[in-house]
Amino acid sequence: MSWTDERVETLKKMWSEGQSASQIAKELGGVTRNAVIGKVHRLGLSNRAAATTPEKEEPVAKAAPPKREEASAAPAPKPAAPAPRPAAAVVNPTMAQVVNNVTPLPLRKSIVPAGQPLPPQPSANEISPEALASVREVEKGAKKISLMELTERTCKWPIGDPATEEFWFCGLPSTAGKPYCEAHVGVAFQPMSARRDRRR
DNA sequence: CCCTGATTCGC
DNA sequence: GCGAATCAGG
Repeated sequence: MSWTDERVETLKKMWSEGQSASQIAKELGGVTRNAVIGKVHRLGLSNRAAATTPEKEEPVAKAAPPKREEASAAPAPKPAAPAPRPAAAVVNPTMAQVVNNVTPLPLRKSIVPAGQPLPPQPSANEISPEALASVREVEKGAKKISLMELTERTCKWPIGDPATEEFWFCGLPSTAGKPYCEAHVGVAFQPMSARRDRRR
């Protein structure tokens, strides 16, 4: 494989979108993440624009070596919830399921007429504000991966409405053995007691 | 161990 | 220019 204009285009696009080198390599195919990183450097586009997080701009001209941030950083809410069960089967629970019970319920798929998208997230008012907040935050930085891209170690939390185009999976690194990333594990696995107390 | 990007250096 | 090997780190 060689770096055709088209492939370079894809590389630039994905890199600026904050995609990781390995993801880009996967997308392109025929190259390793090393190749991607190497190319990125050769192209001189090392510093990612940080499109959504211009929090701290360093006006530094030189001196300090630019210290890049690891793209992934789940806030880890830690709602003090010992995972009740690692959930052997990898089933994507709906938010409703999550709210109702920790253990997977029979998946009840509501048939949604495509067209008018429903609110991206069903009512999640019974989840702790902290957890919910961090979830929202994480989802903003979600990798937005497709079903095909799910691996054993990517968060399988569904985001959006499956009946529309607005649907993808979180895709952030999942916690060891669990199907979700830190933040999503936080809302997915809650102790019964915690939920009961919050019930309105 | 999983992952991330950075750098080196033979090709 | 390319990218595997390696390094440094979360």
